[in-house]
Parts: sequence; structure tokens; C-alpha cells
Amino acid sequence: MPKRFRGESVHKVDSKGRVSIPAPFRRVLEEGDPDWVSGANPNLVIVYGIPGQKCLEGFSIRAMEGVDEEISQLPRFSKARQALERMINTQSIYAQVDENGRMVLPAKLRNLIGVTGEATFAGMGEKFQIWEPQAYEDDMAGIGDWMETQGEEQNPFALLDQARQGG
Amino acid sequence: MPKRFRGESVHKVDSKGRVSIPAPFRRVLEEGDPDWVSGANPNLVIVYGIPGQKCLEGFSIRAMEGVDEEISQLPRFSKARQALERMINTQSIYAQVDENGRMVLPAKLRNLIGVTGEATFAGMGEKFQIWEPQAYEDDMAGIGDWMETQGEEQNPFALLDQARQGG
DNA sequence: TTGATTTATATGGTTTCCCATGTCATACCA
DNA sequence: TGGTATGACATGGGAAACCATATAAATCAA
Repeated sequence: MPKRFRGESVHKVDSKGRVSIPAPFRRVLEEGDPDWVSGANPNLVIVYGIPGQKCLEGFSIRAMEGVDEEISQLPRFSKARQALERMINTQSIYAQVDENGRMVLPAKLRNLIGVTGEATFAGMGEKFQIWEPQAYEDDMAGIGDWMETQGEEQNPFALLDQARQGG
Repeated sequence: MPKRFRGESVHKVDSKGRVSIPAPFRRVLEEGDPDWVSGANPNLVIVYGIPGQKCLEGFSIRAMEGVDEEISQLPRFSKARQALERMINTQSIYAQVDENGRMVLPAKLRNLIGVTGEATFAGMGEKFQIWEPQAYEDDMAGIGDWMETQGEEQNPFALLDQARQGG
């Protein structure tokens, strides 16, 4: 199994929209870029069109190929496939890491998620998310609230056991 | 079944957050790291975002892959999956054992559990926990109190028999 | 079985490199 | 030619590699 995106951190966004990608995330992107060689800078894909989500999502090249693969297995003209293609193919861009470990967040994407001076990166396993810091705090609080509704055991591992037995 | 984390011990934490991992735990981590070869240093994962728990939890790579595997089988946009990814992927980091059998606990994690000069390691089977020593004592006392409420037989094996018959 | 030799462990200190970020220079397009 | 995007350079702080030492445990030899 490839290395996964783990951890969370906040980074400055400069006036040109450049922002450092957390170093551990870069290692995952390098591993997940079939064209990457030691010393070079990896590419990635940023998805911005996820409805109801006030964040961007970043994928390694290989992870995105996996998603594309899944989509292409849906019936050719199904509504679901069309919608997914719009979300994942149309509303996404390739991005590259520069020499100093930064990437550019175009103004359009910054506006979409309300980012100005800082952005929070959150590792989510096969992908990572980019949030406006306060919005991220709020989202985490919301997840905390939801956890409390999930039985007395407020433990993610207990939740995982439940999910496994339910499914 | 892989070797399990057993035993408890207290270790110094220096000003940079370095702390020795109990040697027996290292053996388990080595066995549980698919990339590990004799003479090298194993990697592990530290989870810090477990609600209501004043400790960190450490997993071998393989144990964590098992958890990740289960998570990735949940529906991609289910609430449960998002919450689990936040607890287990976002609020966790990769760590590595250094040449001398130590790891670094970043300041952020030390603050979360109130660790300053020392930390207690407690083996918990497929994972281990890291506590501020006094908090660990208190937690153990709490478990002792609970045991006393569980009938006259204050014996963990009696408790095991009960649970087995109940389930 | 005891003493000597080696190995593993726990911990402290120092140096080097990497990361995050700011600033400037250059290329490019309108 | 001015604004914008991209690449190169600079820097301070922090993390990781490296070196060092004391103690404990294990191995070996006589």
C-alpha cells in the first residue's frame, strides 16, 4: 500500500497565491507520480468542484488515475458518470510543486474556499484537503459533534468496528 | 498473529522531544514494518486525535494499513468515513525510530497530552499508548475502581469469562 | 562459576541539512 | 510597457543525522 497523507498544518499564502505544501505530503506526491525521479518536483491534481464542500482536494497522479478508472467503469451515459466526470475531470487542474516545495493556488480557487493569508492542509489518506483555517476549525467541530451522536463510545476505532459489523 | 505490544515503562523526554521507545516495542514495530530489514530502523504511526483520550496511540505500519483498509471500504462520502479519516488519518503522523531507538514527539503532541520531562509507554496488544506519567497513574486507578464494581471476582480472567458468556 | 569481553540500551550534546517563507529578477502576455 | 506569472536566491528556525557516554544485559573463555 502506498504511503498515505497524514497530519495537518497551516501555511502562509503569499500575495501571488503561492503556498508551501507540507513536506510529508510532498513525499507522498513523489511516490505517487509515475514520472517523478529523485531530485525532480512531483505533479498533482487539485479538484475544486465538490458540491457542498468548502475545500479543495489534492490527489497524487496515481491516486487520481485510480479514481478515473472507477469512473470509467460506470455505464457510459449514466447520470452518475456524467456528474462525476464534471466534478472530477472538468472541475480539476494539474498543479506542480516548484523548486522550493510550493504550489500556486490560482485566485479563482482561493476565492472558492475563502483563503487569503493562510491555508490549512489536512491529510485524508489517499487525498488531502485545503481549507481556509477557520472553516477547517468549524468543520472539525462539526465532526466532533457528530461523533457524540454515535453511541457512548466516542472512539474512532469503536466506530470502525460498528461500521464493519453494520456493513 | 503478529507479536503484540506488552508491558509498561517510563522514559525521559529531552528538550527536543526525543524519547526512547521501549526495546520490546521496537521488536514489534520492526516485525510490523513491511519495508524493514535487519539493521534498519522501523517506521510507525502516531495517532493523536482520539476524542476524550489524554494519550497518544502508536501503531505498526501493518496494523495501521489494516485500519486504513477498513476505512477505505466505507462509502467514499459517508459521514462515518469522513469522520474516521479525520480522526485516524488527519490527526496522526508517520514517525521513525532513530539509530538509538528513539523517536521525536513534536511539541504539539507533547502539549496535547501534557508531557514534559517523562512519558509512560503502555503496551495494548496491537497498539501502544503514550501518557504523561501522572495521568497514566490516574487512569490505572480509574480502571481499578471500575473493576471493583464488577462483582466479587476482581480477576481479569473472570471478567473475560463473563464477557464471553454474555456475547 | 566467575571474570572478561562484547552487545544492547537509554540518554545527552553538536552539527548539518531541510523546510517554510520572504524577496528579487526575469519571462511572458495583454 | 505595465501587470502578472514564473523562476532564482536568501535566511532563520527547527528537525534530523551524527557522535559520545554510561549502564545493563548477554555471551564467551578459562
